[in-house]
This record gives sequence, structure tokens and C-alpha cells, in this order.
Amino acid sequence: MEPKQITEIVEKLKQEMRRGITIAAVMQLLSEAQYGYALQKALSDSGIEMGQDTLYPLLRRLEEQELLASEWRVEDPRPRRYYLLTPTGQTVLAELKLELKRIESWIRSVTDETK
Amino acid sequence: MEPKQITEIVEKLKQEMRRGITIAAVMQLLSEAQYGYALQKALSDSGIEMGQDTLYPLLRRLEEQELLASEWRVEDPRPRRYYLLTPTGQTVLAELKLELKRIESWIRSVTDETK
DNA sequence: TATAATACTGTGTAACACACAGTATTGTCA
DNA sequence: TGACAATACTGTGTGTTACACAGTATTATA
Repeated sequence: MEPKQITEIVEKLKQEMRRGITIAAVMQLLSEAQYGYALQKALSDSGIEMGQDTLYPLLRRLEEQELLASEWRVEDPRPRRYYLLTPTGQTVLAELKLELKRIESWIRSVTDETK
Repeated sequence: MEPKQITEIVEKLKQEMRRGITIAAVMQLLSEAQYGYALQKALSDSGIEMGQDTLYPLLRRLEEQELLASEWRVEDPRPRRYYLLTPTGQTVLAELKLELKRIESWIRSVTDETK
């Protein structure tokens, strides 16, 4: 098998592994109100690259589920749409964090075993 | 929002978070040859529940990508299909583990911050 | 003997990340 | 001043895959 194909496969698998944490990342960052573009930068700072075409539908989806609420703020230099966790969203995030701890310990058990 | 709906949403989000690690789990367990049904039980022992209708297509997919190889073994009490990581699969698994460590440290940073 | 456990195969569908495309406004620089 | 970049958001289409649903066969058990 070509090294190029291996890289493709690896990248795709990494992608699949990452997708699970992006939701929690977004929700965690929205414990405080933030607008989409700034959120994207904050995610990037956390090492999570996410395109606008992925982020905005995700925000819409979480809002539809009433985990987020959004509002337009007319401000300098331009209007922005701010998102914030709802109380329900906070509850859900707390639950997700428990799951993350489980995933974390599973990762530790797997990677430590074969170090 | 109904508590029932929240539970649904939480479960679905947990599910999405888990999917990322199932691939690595399967590959890790197949560092040694194992047949499908036994693999499913081993996964379950690791806290990862996975139906046959999910596991077998995943095994097929990984085999198509040449990360796994399989063979029928005629044995007592019945023939079984064994799966084992290929050398390529071992390479890929090592790469995935690096990614898992990244995810792990990200989880730590997020959950510790808000403890 | 009927049912459960063991073991595997195949098809269909919902969900969603990402690709692709677009819009508008403000900022920067030659 | 105008072209391009950055800022900021919206919408549609598609590929992928977990899971739902369905099925098969053999062995084990009550």
C-alpha cells in the first residue's frame, strides 16, 4: 500500500476520532456568550480546526435542541450573532463531561498498556 | 423541555462522542487475532457496547482498507472468522494513539478547568 | 423439541461533517 | 480610490457510516 494512501486513511480516522469532542468543545466555550467567528478562533487556539460551514450548522443544530440561545447584538464595528448555553445546555454539558472522563480513562488504559 | 427529551439528546451526544474511540478500541484488541463474536465481548468488557450490525461492517471496512486481515479457521465447535491487524494496521494504530493522547489532554484541560 | 446462544452476512436510513457556494460589511494597502 | 482581504453569517449537496432491521446457519441447553 502506498504511503500516500496510508496518510489519507490515517487522516480520515483522526478526523473521525476528533468529531466526538467538537460538540463538547463548542459547548464549553459557550459557557460565556460569544459570536461565531470569535468562537472559531477560540476553537482553533484549542487545537480544534473547524470550518465555518461546519461550525454554523452545528450552532444551529444545538440551538434547535435548545442547548444554545442566540441573539443579534448591534455593536461596533458591525452586528454580530452571539450564542450562549441555556440552562438545559449547561445540564447537558455536565453530563457530557462525565462521559469525557470515561473516554479519557479508556484512552489512558489503552495507550499506557502498550507504551 | 421534557426531561425525556433531554435524556435523548444526551444519549445521542454521548454516542457521537464515543464513536471516535471505537475504531481505536477495535484495532487495539486485534493486535492479537480474534473472531468477531469474542471481539464484541471484549469490547463490552471495556465498556464499549457495540451491536453485531455495527461491528461486522466496521471489520469489513477496516479489512478493505488493508488495516486488518481475516481468515476462516475450522475449529471446534464451529468455524470462525479471525481478524488480525496487518503491519499497515499496526502503523496506523500507532498514529491513532498519538491522536488519542492529544484528545486525552484536551479532555483533561476542559474538565479540570471547571471542576 | 423449542428456544437460546454462538457466529456471521446483507440492505436501508438518518444524521452530520465537510465541500461548495453564496451574501454583506468593514478594513487595509497600493 | 479601488481591489483585495478579513470579518461574519447563511444555504444546499454529498459521502460516509453507525445503527436499525432483516436474515442465515450451527451448536447448546432446558
